[in-house]
This record gives sequence, C-alpha cells and structure tokens, in this order.
Amino acid sequence: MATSIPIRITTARRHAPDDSAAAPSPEKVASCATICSSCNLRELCAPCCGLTRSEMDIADRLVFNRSRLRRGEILYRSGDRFTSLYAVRDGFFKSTALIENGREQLTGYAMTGEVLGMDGIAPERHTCTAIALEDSEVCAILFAGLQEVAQAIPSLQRQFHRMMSREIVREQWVMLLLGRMSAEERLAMFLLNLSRRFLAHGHPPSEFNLRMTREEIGSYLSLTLETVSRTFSQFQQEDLIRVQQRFVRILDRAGLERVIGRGEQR
Amino acid sequence: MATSIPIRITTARRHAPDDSAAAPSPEKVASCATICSSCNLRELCAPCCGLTRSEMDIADRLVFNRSRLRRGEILYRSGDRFTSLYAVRDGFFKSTALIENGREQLTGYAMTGEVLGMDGIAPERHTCTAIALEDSEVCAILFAGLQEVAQAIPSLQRQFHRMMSREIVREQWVMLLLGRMSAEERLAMFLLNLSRRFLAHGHPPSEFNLRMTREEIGSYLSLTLETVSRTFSQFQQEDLIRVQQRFVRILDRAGLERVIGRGEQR
DNA sequence: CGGAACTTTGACACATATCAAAGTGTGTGG
DNA sequence: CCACACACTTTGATATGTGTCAAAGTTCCG
Repeated sequence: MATSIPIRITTARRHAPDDSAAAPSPEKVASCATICSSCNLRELCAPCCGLTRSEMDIADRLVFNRSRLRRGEILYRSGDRFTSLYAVRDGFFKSTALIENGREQLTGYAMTGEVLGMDGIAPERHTCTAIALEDSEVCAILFAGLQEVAQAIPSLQRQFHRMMSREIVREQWVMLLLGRMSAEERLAMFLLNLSRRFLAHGHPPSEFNLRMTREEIGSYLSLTLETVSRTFSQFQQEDLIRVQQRFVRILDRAGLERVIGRGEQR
Repeated sequence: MATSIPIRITTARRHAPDDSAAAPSPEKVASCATICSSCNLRELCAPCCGLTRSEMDIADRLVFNRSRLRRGEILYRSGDRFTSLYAVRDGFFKSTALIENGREQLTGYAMTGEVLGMDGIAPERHTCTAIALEDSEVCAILFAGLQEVAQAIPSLQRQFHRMMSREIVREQWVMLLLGRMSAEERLAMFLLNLSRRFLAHGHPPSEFNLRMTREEIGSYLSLTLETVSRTFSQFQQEDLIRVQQRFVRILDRAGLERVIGRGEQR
C-alpha cells in the first residue's frame, strides 16, 4: 500500500504566488534583513544577522526567496536540481528518501528553525523529497550565493560547517535507533525528541499535537502503523503518556527515559 | 556479550612514533606536497593538489600529520576533543557510535581514500570511535587550518562541502538499509558496496578478503553474527558467491542485485 | 448523515534473535 | 613440527518481537 504516492499531495511547487522576482536586488536583501531580525533562525541561517555593515554588503549576493506551502505540498522532490537550502521559518516538514523500487524511508522531520536540503550539495540534485506536514513557510537560500558569502565571512562559514556536521551526528543517532532499538524504545525516543524540539521553539514540551499520522511515525521509526498504535496504547496503560488521536500529553518523562534503557546491556 | 570492550585493542594512540612535531612549518608542507602527489586522495583531500603556486602558499597554514596505526589501534575515541579530520591513506577503519548504556552501532567503514571524523565538527568532540581493522596509515588534517585555507580557496571549499554532503547522503542509505531491508538484502548491498569500493581503489572487485569478522559485519548491518553467517551460506548455495572464511568471490553480481529487489513492493 | 481517512485491537505468521554445540583455522610455545 | 588454545565460523533448535491480515471503532468534513 505504501507503494502508491499519496494522492492528495498537490503538485504546487516553491515560489509562493505573492513572492515575485528571483533576481538579486538590494531592495530584496533589505527587506530580508528586517524579516530575518525577527526570525528565530538567527543562528542557523545567520547571513542576515549579527553581521557588520560591510559584511552585510557582501551578503547582497544572497538571494532569499520566501515561500509558503500548504499542508501536503512538496518543497522539493528527489531528483530535482539542487539550487537552494531551505530554512524552515514556520511549520513542519518530513523528508523521505526512496530507492529504485517502491520502497521509501523517512529520513527526518524538520521543524521551525531547522534547515532542509543539505543532502543535495554533492550530487547537485536532491536525494530526498520534502513535504510540508502543515501549512509552512520557508526561506530559500541560494546555495551558490551562500557559498560565496561564506567565502568572505569566516563566522558564517564555520556556522555552516557546524550545521552540516550536526546533520551527520543526527543521522548517526537515527542509525542507532533503527539498528539497535526495540519498538518501545524507538517511540519513547521519538516522543522525547519531539518534546525537546517543541520546548526549544517555545511550545509546551509535555502537551502537543502530532503533525503526522501513525503511518508517518511508523515510516520514520521503521515500524508498521499497527505497532506504533499498540505501543502508544501500551505507554498509556503504563501511565507514561496520555494519547487521544494526534494529541499527546507526556505524564512521566522519567518513565519514558527508563523505557529507553530497558533493552540495553547488549 | 558485546558489552565488554574488546580487550585486544591497544591503547596506543595517534601520532606514530616516527612522526614528530605538530607545529606548522614550510618544510613540513613541502614534504607533504610530494606525499600528496602520489596520494590517491587527490580529489578528497585536495589541498595539496591541483592548486596554483599562490594557492599553495596559502596552504602552508595546513598542518599534515601522517601516522601509522596497527590493526586494532584506535584513531580517536568518542568524546575526544576534535581537532582534525583524517584522510585514510591506506588501510581500513570502522567507526562505532555508542549510547549511554552499553549499546553500540557501527556507523561506517572507511577505506583508502575516504575521510573520517566529520561528525566531530559541530560538537567539537568526536561522537564516535574509529578503529583500524588492518594496519593503516592516515593523514591528519587540522580542521582549523583546513577552514582557513578553504576560506581562501573556493575550489577547496566546494570540495569540502561536497565531501560532507556525500557523507549525509551515504548515511541516508544506511538508514534505508537498516530500516527497510531484510537480512539478505542488507548483506547483498554490503557485498556490492564493498566490491564497488575495492574497484574504485584498484583492487579486484569480485574477489577480496573481508577485513572484518562476522560480528563486525553484523554490527554494521544490525544483524547477529549467526544471521550473517547463515546468509553467507545461503548465497553460496544459490551460487551467488563463494565464501571461505574471510575470502569472498562474487560469482553472480546480477544475482546479488536481484536479491536487493526481492523484498520491494511495499 | 455518509463517507473517507485514520486508529485501535485481535489472531496469526514469519524473520531474525537467542541459546547451544560442534567445526575450522591460525598462531604460539614446547 | 606438533599440539594446544583461542578466536572465529557454521549449523541446529527454539523463542520472540514485529509484521501481516482482518475487522471494528473513531474522528473529521463535506
């Protein structure tokens, strides 16, 4: 069943209708500067922020192209030509990789403040598909421009390297999760991780709405939707959480952390 | 059982005895240049190669520190302060990540021509442990230096970004492998991948000695050593390969590729 | 209200882990 | 050069976690 590509996905792409030109212009950058100052990507997407005026001058090589996507819309597809990284200004994305045959693996979720698309740099094509899980807004950063600017501004360059490295480390964790953990542990990690990210973005960490279906969670954790559901029920019985459809309340954080330790000693 | 840290691992670290000073010196770089010209890392570890003389002048900020490791020696440990990337000049390494409890996951193998340690950039500590699986030689590249040089030489900078991106893509494949593939498929992929890498480094692609034990293969693929062994035997029965201890001959490459397709359609 | 999409729960199947024991090198010391 | 030990591999029997299939339940939305 997972073979079929979700049909509800519209084909609308990038470039929100209200966002016009793609050509670099001082005007554009200026407006970007104001936008960025209120953006909580400051650290990640640093180019507009924390720079001196002269550095700022250099930064006009960078074109920012904001766009809005609605739930289900595709930011980029596997195979698309790579031109930009995307900073998630607001919203929630999933990214999935697929191999020749029909199989797919969710490679990650990106929420507000995170950056998508780093997989495309070397192959110059995206190797996965990024889909908005809720109405979202991204800031497209032309990679060629970013590289040029990074060339001139060491702090930005370092920032960018750290960002890529963080992605590598994050993926190593996922490998550990997929390779060495039981269903209970995977789901506990998933919930705690999600909670941490919500907290980091100013949302209540112990009470949130999942933006994804059981099937999507299962795809990320490499479990079937049934196993995800059963494990949720089990956690609820153990009074670790309270679930009601997409709504989750974490009742016993320490308990969830203990779940992760259960299978250890191997 | 896997809890215990392999005892045979010696504690000898980095810096082979013959390699002395760590201070940058023109002399050092000069000798490096000759070394690199005969090094098959040209593309990856580009700094010494394909550069103009003036770029070369800049490159003297880079300190290379070659060192030899014997089978079982540790290049760096998880938690070690991160200072350098390591280009594998010759040999074979595995790198393992571990979580609090005793569990570990092999995150990859690196052979001649590949680069280790990119996970350490953001945390400024290594997040995994790299161990030589055979007598090996690496070229340590001070990261601070690399960053400085990359700042000045765009082509090097791009090269470096591609390298990190490639690592991200590679890990996505491993996620797919761990998350979505059966034991047969994992082992087939492993063999074909290994074969491709041997070919790329000028070794016969259909006949090679595994540098790792069944347990290590299992750790990488997240299978038990028994399952690895059984699957080898099965492949042999199907006349796909011939195995004898560590020696492997690939008899039917197309057949192995077909194995990877078996489980698809999901 | 009806239907679609999603979730929950149950019964059963199956791949892989686990436990156990025998087999095969390979290097070391007598 | 043998033989003993050790580390690794193979194979078998059994256990178990998760997938698969099926059906009923819930929520959402037109």
